[in-house]
Formats: sequence, C-alpha cells, structure tokens
Amino acid sequence: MSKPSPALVDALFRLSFVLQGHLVRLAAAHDLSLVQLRLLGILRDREPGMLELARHLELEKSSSSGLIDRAEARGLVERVPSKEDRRAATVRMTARGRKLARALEDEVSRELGALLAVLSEPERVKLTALVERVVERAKPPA
Amino acid sequence: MSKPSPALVDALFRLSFVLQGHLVRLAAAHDLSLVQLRLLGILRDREPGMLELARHLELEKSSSSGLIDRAEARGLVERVPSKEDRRAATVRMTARGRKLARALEDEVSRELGALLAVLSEPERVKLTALVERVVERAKPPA
DNA sequence: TATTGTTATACTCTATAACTATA
DNA sequence: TATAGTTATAGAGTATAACAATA
Repeated sequence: MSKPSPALVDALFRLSFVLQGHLVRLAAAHDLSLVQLRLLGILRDREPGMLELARHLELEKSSSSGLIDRAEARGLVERVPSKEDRRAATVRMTARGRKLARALEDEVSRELGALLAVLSEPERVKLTALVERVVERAKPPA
Repeated sequence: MSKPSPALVDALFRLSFVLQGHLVRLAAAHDLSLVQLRLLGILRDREPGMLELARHLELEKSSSSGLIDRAEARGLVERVPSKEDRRAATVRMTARGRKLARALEDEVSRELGALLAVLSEPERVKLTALVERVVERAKPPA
C-alpha cells in the first residue's frame, strides 16, 4: 500500500490533461464536444441501445437521449427501431459519422505521433507495456 | 515522422480516460466539477488575476468570471481587489478551499496508488521518466 | 409490475458581444 | 484608445422526476 511518488502522480495527470486537451481541441475543430467524440468512438464497433450507450458514457439515459437528438440532427448517427422490442431502438453511425470518425482518428494519431517522437522505438514498446498493465488493472467496473 | 503503434495510442488514451474519470468522480463526490477541481489545483500556488486564470484554464474571461462567482458563493475562493489597479482583482483560495484541495489531493493519490500497485518500484521509476519526457515535449504553448 | 425510452425542468458551463470602470 | 472585469444572452450538456408505450 505504498503511495506512488508525487512525481509519478504528477506526470500521469499532466499527461492525461495533455491528451484530453488534444482531443478537446481536435473535436472542437470539427464542432464536436468531447462526449460526442467518445460517442463516435463507441459506435465504431457497436450499435447499442440507449441504456447500453448511457452505461458506456456514464450518463443518465435522459442525457444520452438529448446527446443522440443533437448528433442525429447533425446527421452523424441514426436511431434504428428494434424489431423484437417495440419500445427499444439502437443507435448506429451514419456514413457521414463514420467518415468524420475516421478523419478524427487520423488527426489524433498524427498529433500523438509528434508528441511520442521524443521516445525511441524500444522506449515506446516499454511504455506501451507499462501503461497497458496499469489500464488493465483499471478495467471496467462492469 | 513514423506514426506510433495503435497499441500505444490506444493505451495512452485509455489511461487518460481512466485518470480523468477518477478525477471527475472524486470531484463529484465533493460536488465539484472537473474545472472547479482544476481551479483549486491552480490556486494552490498562485493568486492570479481573472485574465491569467482564464488563460490557465483555457477559458474566456467571461467564463472564469462565472466560475469564480460560483466558487466564491461556496466559500472556496475570494476576489481580492488590487491596490495598484482599481480595475483589477486577483483570485485567492480561502482556508476552506485549501482544506478541500488538500483532501482531494490525498484521495487522488490514494486511488492512483491502488492502480499503480501493479508495477514494481523500478518499473514506476521507468514509467515516471518516460512520461515526464513526453509531457515535457507538450509544454505550454505559451 | 417492470423496462425502454422521451419529455419537462433546472442548473452548470461555455462562448460572443456589449458594457462599465479605470488606465 | 486600450485593458480588466462583469453582464446579457444563448446553447450544450447534465441530472431528477414524471411520463408514455410496450413487455
């Protein structure tokens, strides 16, 4: 139960603010909020219902309802009525949303690449392994 | 200009979301937003004017004005009129704000400690060095 | 009765633009 | 004129509570 060094705590939080800052600025350049960016990321390989989506985003269902209203109005996602359960609907990315998601992914990777250029390839490999072990431990509480 | 591996990009962003998630939940437990948490962090060792504060938080001056309104109403900070310039005021943490900031700092360090317990001490040292070099490169655009 | 989702309402947070007071 | 800060206004994003439709 030894506490981590202040230097490590500091470095990690600074890193997290730097990364989130990149995401916020990139998203804003496309007139998207960070949550909308996360939404696109989630929908890349899923077609969740409202409740499932709310759980992924850690939002109330009413909040995701509004979020989807706005994203749908912009043509990024669409509601697909369920066949089996007439109360339910799933949320699916449109072609336009998918195109935007891919563009953002490229930009993110490019910016992060510039940041990581300061490390050698073996160092990157080492960093990847260390970070993966930490986030693995933080795995979804679900 | 080689792009970073998808695994590294992924791991770093997952880490940043995990860390920010911790901050958001801890702040919320004290009925604070993430920005208010950052405000307390900034005021630990500064007594900035409104414009300087807005720059630190990457906000418009009108936005920090409202932010300080709400924080002041909760007794966490106070506006101190400047002696030299009668238009200006600085923002200072109150004793109550300082107490809350310290409590949050402890909680953050404790939670992160649990997460980092998965690494050995030499690994933590290595991680600290690598992350510091990356964030150093991201240094303030100012 | 329970579940899926929406709507009504209220508050925080943010930006833009206009404003006040001082420099 | 320029600068420090506030105010007015509008919109996104959030939660709580009440609601409708279906299970």
